Amino acid sequence: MLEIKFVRQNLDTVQNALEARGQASDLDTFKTGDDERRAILQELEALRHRRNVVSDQIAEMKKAGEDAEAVVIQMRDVSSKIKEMEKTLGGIQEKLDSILLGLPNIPHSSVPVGQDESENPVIKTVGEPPKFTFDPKPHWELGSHLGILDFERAAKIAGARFPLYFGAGAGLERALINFMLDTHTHSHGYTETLPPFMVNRRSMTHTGQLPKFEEDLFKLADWDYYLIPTAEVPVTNIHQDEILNEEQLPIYYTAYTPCFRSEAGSYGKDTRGLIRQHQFNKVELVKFTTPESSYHELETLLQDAESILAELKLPYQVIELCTGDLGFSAAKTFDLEVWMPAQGLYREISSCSNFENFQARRANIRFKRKGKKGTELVHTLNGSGLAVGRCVAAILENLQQADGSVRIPDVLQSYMRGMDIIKP
RNA sequence: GGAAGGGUGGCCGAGCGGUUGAAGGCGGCGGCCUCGAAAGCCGUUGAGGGUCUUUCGGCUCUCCGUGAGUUCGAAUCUCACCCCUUCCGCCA
Repeated sequence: MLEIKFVRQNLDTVQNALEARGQASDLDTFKTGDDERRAILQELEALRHRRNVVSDQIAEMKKAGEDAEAVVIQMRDVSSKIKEMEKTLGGIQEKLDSILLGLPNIPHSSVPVGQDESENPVIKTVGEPPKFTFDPKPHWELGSHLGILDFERAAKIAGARFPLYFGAGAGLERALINFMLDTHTHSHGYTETLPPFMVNRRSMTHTGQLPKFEEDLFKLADWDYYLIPTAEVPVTNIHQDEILNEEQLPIYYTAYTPCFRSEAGSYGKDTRGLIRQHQFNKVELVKFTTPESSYHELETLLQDAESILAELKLPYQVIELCTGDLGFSAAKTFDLEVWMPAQGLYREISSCSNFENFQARRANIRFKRKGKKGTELVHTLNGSGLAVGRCVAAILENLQQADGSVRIPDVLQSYMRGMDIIKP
């Protein structure tokens, strides 16, 4: 959420940001509502002040044994007037809140302006796409040939867009999760967490999934619980409503969780394979930092995510999201894209963002500087480190052999009891 | 699911319907003491909003789990909900 004061004082900036994101906006409604709110608030506060003063007088009079009846009767009117105005104010406040909750973050000034993903600049490319002496197969063909992936049976159990792994496939998924968690905790200084996989509406609102993107989520019937679409949600909310000490920052958390996404509006897209599923595994990285260090922390977060691909020796590229492709809550985002030989293109496997104080304001996560009065909002960041299912897909496709077998990356072999190749 | 108890400031913990934004303690900060530190002593120390001011800051409103209600006045009374603890039941 943007600060109401900031929006009031920077209507043009907000307007421009919305346009850069390709979003329609109605800031006039905000402006009139905001003016109205403050006018009513001032009047209301004057009345409340009067009530406070007179109530004290009544107490004095009663203590002195005087008759306060006349004043009490007078205050009855004031009180009902206050109640009335509070109701009006509540209505306006609600309207303003819903406008503010619907405004996306302001892109950082360094973010390239662009319409959509076609204008995302490539920052760098790492590794060489493998050369094959045969036609590389897509991972779903390899997976079913090897007997480690079975989408047909998954569909019987649940439906379309669910995975079912067997044997070395399940083992590979688990090996990746452990490898990622070990790397981030031992080499990059993250604390491992294992959070709830369902969260309440408040937490979803804090990180920006709600109220605008409800249709992307799975909600439990008759419960105020949503399945998490990413560990970002529960992990960022660990510190909601807390005031941290400056010395505690930065805080680094990593978490393995399954992720659940409705994928509404993606009918017909990536219908085959592990790329777009209702349920997938992910190891997430989350940081809480001071405002002055958050962009440096974004760089190192990106490196931490990259290191996984580098160690797996998978070819990838780093792109930066342009204004038109930037997520709702993010101020700046880098994506990692891994090479997928069968499709001949790079696919997103990680997204690393700085949310600045956008989520912190919603979640009320603040910190106190030593020797300074007052509090400030922290900056939150997160990134995939990495999406596990897509990683399996990339390994299958990049390390496939002519006979349909798949080599296991060196760093994963110890996680798979020395297995170095998956054969049918 | 049944029964009981409880949710108060960074933390612990008092709190009669009317100078209680909240005693006391811990912690933090400043000072005295000391060569320095510890101990001890003294002082200070919540958050958010509105408004005024060039700054320091002033004035004011709100906040004692959440939301309604009673009242001139609510941390204190009523109701609903949420959460926590303990016991019983059920269960991985």
